Amino acid sequence: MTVTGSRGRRERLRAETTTEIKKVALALMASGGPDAITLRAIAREMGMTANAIYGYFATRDDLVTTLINDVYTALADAVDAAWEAAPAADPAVRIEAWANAFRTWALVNPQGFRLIYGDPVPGYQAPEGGPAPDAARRVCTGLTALAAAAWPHAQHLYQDSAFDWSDFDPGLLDKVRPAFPDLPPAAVALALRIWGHLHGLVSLEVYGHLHTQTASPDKLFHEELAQLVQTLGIPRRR
Amino acid sequence: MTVTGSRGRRERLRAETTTEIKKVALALMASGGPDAITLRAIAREMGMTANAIYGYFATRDDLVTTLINDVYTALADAVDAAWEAAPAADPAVRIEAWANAFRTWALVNPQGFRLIYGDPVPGYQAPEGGPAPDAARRVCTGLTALAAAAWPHAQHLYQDSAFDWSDFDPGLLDKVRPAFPDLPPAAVALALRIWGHLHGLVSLEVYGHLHTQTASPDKLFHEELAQLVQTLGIPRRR
DNA sequence: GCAGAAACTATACGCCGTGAAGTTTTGATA
DNA sequence: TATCAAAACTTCACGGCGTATAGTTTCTGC
Repeated sequence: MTVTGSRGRRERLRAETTTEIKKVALALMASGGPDAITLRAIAREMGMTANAIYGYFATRDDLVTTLINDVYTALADAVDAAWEAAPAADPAVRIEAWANAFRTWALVNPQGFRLIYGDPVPGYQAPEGGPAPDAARRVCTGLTALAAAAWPHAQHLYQDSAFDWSDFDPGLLDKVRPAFPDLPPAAVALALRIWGHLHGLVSLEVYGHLHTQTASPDKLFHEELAQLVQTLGIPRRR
Repeated sequence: MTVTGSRGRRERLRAETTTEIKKVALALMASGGPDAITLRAIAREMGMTANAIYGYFATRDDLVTTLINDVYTALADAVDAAWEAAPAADPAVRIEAWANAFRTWALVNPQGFRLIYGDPVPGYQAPEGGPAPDAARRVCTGLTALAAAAWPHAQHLYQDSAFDWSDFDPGLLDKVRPAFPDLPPAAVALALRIWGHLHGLVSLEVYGHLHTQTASPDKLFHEELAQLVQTLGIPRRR
């Protein structure tokens, strides 16, 4: 056993190579879109043979799944951080912080957004349960926190909601219900609806469909947010 | 000149072959997703060589652009028809008809939805101005009709809208302003926001992201619609 | 020092879009 | 009706892709 430990050395090199593969793949994606993630291009960039990558990832889809996980986690980190940084006492500001962080992340990482939410790569087949179930649930849980913050003001809008706990994924509820014990199913539905609102505007923008119709997607998003807060009945401070 | 006209014959055969290429391409897409649209597969299906297709479409991207146009037009036809079929006197019903037609079309033609709104095909590069500007504008115009129907009830929500005619694409306004002369810019913004709401929920559903969280996307969409109509202040009949 | 494992390369197969060149089919004209 | 150019189509080729198989190098633990 040397100082670093000889068995540790191999593992360290292995981990470094794995990291480099992912780093190069993300760089290729950033410059050429998810389509540019090819084993041969990664290998070329690293001075290796394409087949060498098979020592680290069983298939290209495995690599892509890992990338989706990493990128989705980064998105979840970004929105969580924005949420935490905003004052808990002001739901309106907090919700806007979350939403703006979501959109900003998407505009800064458009290719990452496509990787997560679009068709990631030519023939990619997502594994069962989705490629990044944990990160997806983190985002959903964050959205539920939005809904929970709004719920005291908004609940009157959902008197006749037909939702039931059985309508939702148990894995999501395992995270959500302990965190917000008093929240009814309708609030989780509200969270998903808000997700839809934000995802729709952002994805139209990222995919260039909005830009064809308006030069001011910014205004649109901010007006959406203002209306959302207003519709939810959240009082504006000051 | 024969009965059919000899010059007409060549053109007719040509048109038929063109149609068949598109038909086969759409069939491949329906069964295997947009990725399955390959010149070689189409040719194989038609008993031709891949290169023969170059006599009809300059490149694969040209073919894809044409397909997007066709499919987007079919979507526009579907929502327009639903709108026209619903009673003009009842804005709530009409808006729900439009939205349900949009979602239903997407669920029946998920691959078409991906073709239009996602990354259509591996290396596809959309032409300038988008692949199907006319169909896109038809959908937007339809959305503006929704907003126009709601506007008498909803305008009080948009007192402090910062939108201006210059925020929108002139091509869109050319269609919209003559049709709805009294509509302010804020109403067009509302149309785009509604687009975002619907597109978000539908695309999350089509891409399988919703299904991971809820087993009842139907309920979610219908609740969204009910809330939308309510938020817009549209009176419910009966 | 050496066996064995781990990391990597070489070669090959079948997919893809597409360019260049050659062949067949077809329809108008002399 | 024979002819000839244009249109329709095929053949061959190139480089790119994922990946399977087999072979080679390099490192580690005894």
